[in-house]
Amino acid sequence: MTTHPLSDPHLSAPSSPEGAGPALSAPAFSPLYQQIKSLILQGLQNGEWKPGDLIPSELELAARFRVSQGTVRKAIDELAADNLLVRRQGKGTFVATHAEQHIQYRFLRLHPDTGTLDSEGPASRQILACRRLRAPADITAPLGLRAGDALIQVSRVLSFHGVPTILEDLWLPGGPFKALTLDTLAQHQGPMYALFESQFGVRMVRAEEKIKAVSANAQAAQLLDVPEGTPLLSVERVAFTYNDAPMELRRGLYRTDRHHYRNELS
Amino acid sequence: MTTHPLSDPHLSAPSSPEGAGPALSAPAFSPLYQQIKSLILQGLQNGEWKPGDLIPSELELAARFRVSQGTVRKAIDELAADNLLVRRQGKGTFVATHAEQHIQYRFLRLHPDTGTLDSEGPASRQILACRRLRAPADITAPLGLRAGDALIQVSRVLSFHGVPTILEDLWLPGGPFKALTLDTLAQHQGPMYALFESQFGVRMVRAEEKIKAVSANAQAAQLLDVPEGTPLLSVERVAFTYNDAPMELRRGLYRTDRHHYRNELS
DNA sequence: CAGTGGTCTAGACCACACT
DNA sequence: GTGTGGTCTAGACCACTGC
Repeated sequence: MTTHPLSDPHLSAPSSPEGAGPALSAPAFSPLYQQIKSLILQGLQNGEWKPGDLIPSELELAARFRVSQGTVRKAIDELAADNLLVRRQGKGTFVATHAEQHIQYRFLRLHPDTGTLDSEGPASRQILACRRLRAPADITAPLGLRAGDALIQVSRVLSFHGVPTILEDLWLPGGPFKALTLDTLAQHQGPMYALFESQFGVRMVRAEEKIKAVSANAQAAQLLDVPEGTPLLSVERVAFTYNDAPMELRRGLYRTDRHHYRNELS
Repeated sequence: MTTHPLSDPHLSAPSSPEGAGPALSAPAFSPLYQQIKSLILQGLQNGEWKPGDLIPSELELAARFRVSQGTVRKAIDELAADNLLVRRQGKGTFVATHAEQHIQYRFLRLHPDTGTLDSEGPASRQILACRRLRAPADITAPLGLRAGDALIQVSRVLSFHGVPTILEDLWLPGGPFKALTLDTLAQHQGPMYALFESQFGVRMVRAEEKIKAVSANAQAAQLLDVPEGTPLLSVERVAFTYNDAPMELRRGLYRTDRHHYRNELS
């Protein structure tokens, strides 16, 4: 019961219309646990709890927000279902992170055709370029920017077993990633999204991918060591951070002669 | 409190070791709500409740199983999260179905590049073949069958706006689908999985897809009206029914000149 | 041992749909 | 109004982790 790092909740009881009540035509009924969820989300966004951190226990949060443990529990349940938090019985609840997350590449759906896991060793990465630029609308629009806004573009090749398999370009908004350099990328080990968390305070939460089949052009063919015209998967990804704000556009070409893109439907 | 359609639960309290207790090295602690979940699943599998049916209310199930409403609730929550049940406030809980599920094709991830929805009208379907055969291991193995077991193969083309876009073959186990004929398929409207539910009592619950980029061979090129060698998405799907039993193998070739395969990552 | 998340209960009340 | 799922509470106890 110390001072609140989070601002005073001002929780509105479900059925107690306040002075500044809901608008006329909008019922806008919001369950308590949703409000708690938003408050916890604020703590994640404003950096009170960073990736990997232990957040307060359910009872602590219940006391802070003046609600029952069960209500906090339901809020955390949903955040954990969205992979924003990770519960560990007996230890506590932690902020999810792309680092130390035994799955090396959480957003990479490419799997080897044979062999149980992607334990074909960590991929070897080769950074081809890292440059600042002002890009046309087809790049900036998906990032919620205007044509001509400052961007950083990274090009790289991922190889498995020495076989170049993924060629991708990615674009990042110039503001948050101003300090990103080729050296930073080259020296870093592990998932790129872990670097974004630790060095730039940007946590990627979810992503959308659009997949097509295309033919390798001359440049792609050379970099992926396949004949020109070889069919490749074209994977365009937009990755989002906390408030559904797009923070990365990625365009990849995947060889699928020894790998496949795996998806679960339900 | 009438006779139980479901067999007597014999629920084991969490911490009451029974005569035939868990194996020595396996704690095998199973929460009550998981046991309830299994019992409800049994009702779904053995056809007590069919797709589209209203299942008993939470309070009824709580009385039947001699547990609290909250425990039934958590069981149903998980089944709803898996898309096996659908909750509708004020009305009840229903068995999910591929029919009347406003999303026309629940497992189809191909979307038009332009246009908000797949409301480019329902696809027109053309059945090319429906034949009985005994297939080699590469077909039977994914279905959990042995080489030479009886299968039914269906070939078809889906067109959007009159443009042939999907060419697919699918294989079904000969047993459950013995009565499937070309006429049945041709006369049926709506998703094929809805037909499987209503006519064969088989409900597809989830699926796994493996995606590659390939070149159109002569036959595919002709049927999809593209030049030979055009890059196509190869989508191999295994669909599962209730007990994670594979019940369908599907191999599709998707044109991606005006469509893309969409995926959400989190 | 204490602290954490996980389960289960019993009861109250709310929001929604139908009649 | 009645019945359904949905929310919230308070309290008890269990399982897991680490001191």
